[in-house]
Amino acid sequence: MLGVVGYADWIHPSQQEGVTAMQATNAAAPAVTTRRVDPTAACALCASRLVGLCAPLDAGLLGEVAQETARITLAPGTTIFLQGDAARHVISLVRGSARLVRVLPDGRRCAIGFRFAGELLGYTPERDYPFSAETLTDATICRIDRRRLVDLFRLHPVIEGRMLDLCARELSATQDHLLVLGRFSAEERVAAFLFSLVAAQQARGRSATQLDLPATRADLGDLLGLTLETVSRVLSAFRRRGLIVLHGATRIELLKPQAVAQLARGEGPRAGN
Amino acid sequence: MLGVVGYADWIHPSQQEGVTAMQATNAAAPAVTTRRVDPTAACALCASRLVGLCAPLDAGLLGEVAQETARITLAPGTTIFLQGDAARHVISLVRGSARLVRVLPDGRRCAIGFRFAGELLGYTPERDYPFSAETLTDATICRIDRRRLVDLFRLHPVIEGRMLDLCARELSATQDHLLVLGRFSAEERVAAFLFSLVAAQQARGRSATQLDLPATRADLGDLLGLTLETVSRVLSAFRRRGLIVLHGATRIELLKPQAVAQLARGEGPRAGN
DNA sequence: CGGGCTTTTGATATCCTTCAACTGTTGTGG
DNA sequence: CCACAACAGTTGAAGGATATCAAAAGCCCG
Repeated sequence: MLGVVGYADWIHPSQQEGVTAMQATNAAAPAVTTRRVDPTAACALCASRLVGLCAPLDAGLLGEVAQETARITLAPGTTIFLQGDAARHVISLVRGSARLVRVLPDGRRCAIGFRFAGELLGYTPERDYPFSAETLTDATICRIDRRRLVDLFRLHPVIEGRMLDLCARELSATQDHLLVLGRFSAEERVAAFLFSLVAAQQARGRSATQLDLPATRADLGDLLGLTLETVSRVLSAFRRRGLIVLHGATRIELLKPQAVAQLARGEGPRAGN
Repeated sequence: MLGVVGYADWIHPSQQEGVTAMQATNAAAPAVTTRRVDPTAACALCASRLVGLCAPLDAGLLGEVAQETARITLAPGTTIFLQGDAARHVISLVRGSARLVRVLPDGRRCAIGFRFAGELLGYTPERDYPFSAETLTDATICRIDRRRLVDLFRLHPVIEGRMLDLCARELSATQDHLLVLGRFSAEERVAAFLFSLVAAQQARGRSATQLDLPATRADLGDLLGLTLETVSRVLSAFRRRGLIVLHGATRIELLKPQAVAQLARGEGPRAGN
């Protein structure tokens, strides 16, 4: 009954062009979308050595890892993998953005988080993926067979150490999100999201006041535990208060980033009580 | 302004007997509460080899790890470490239960989660602990210096692999909690908590219908993003509907565990819409 | 037995959701 | 090039779920 309308493009990947390649077995991967990466190129698992899995690797190891990977380009709104599917691959988002979503039996959706260029998705010790991953924009992903990655862990513990590091950081970010969903008001939640976008931009050396929302109001609602109407109302309120300017629906300019940051940290006016 | 009354016993550890030992440097740990563990004993980092860090270790490694650890007994309501403290130790909960809490500047509290015997807390790649940890019951913890643990990782990659496994599972559990806070009604949240207690009990081979709440209504509220009054009201409603029986305030008997489980999975009556 | 907590329950307030209508945008085909 | 359809966003009104405030009852421990 809830927000499922309009998501017809998020149906199972087997019905979508381009993703069928992903679901194919490793052995028979079609040449169209999947190809071996040139080992002399930069690590295919990483868009940026800063945030990726292979930051601590030297050139030799990079080449070795690159040989194990396959690069795939995906259209916006494509399912990368589906909640409940066998977790055969670990994916690195080389370009573009994606989101991780859990769906309840009655259609309620909850976005675990958004992922941006350079980040990793789909690593799990369980048999199946515990959530679905969908591209938000045009995206290039790089995938490696999970068993091969585990083999690499044995050969090069430094990669496993790096994975532990990424996992622990993601855990910390998820705990932050827990606080947002557990104790923040609608305004604080939206501010926290905008603030996290700023942080993601800054980590990639891009503008921190011009934000391109990667998602619809409904997507933001799923991420923040709100309805799309509430997200819209909050953004309007921010605009009226002069905190932001909306250029179209997706481009947001922060006029008072500090005020937003303050709200995002839960230090808003209500703290003055 | 919110729920800080009554938590006077959770002040900074430097003022508390027994915890001062924890905060002392490794070199000068007092003999009273801290002692070297007999290397021939079972791994001190683990209460149960099933859930602990050392499950994959053979006897020789176990002894080696045990030499690096110190065991400490704590009273209920003791701060194990404080949000913002330097993350010097990784802690294994050998006996008892604890909770992890984040506090906002204005006093709002959010519990990240509860931890039970055999679970690990305080591992972070950051410099400081991102949350506080407090014992809920009488507890025995086992701690290891973080740098020594990292050294152990180098020597025995299998331990690092185990840590990655634990971290990934905790991440998954935290994502589950995200769904609870983002999209569950008050009744579903309480049911989800009861259900998680059942799971924790079963994992330790104990009764799955007699639950001992490890916390006050306020604590549960912090964990579930509710107020203590709402928690109380929901439990009363469950009692009136015959789902549970309350023996005193902390002992709960599940009369219809399946109904609770159904609510906890978000498959409650509301799904029938 | 008394004091301090915790819990329960009630009344009221508030924030957010729900439902609904309307507007704006984008892409497509005539 | 425009009309139209489909979808995203905005805004309003009403309702509901949970918070807040308040008071009483239960429980533990000295």
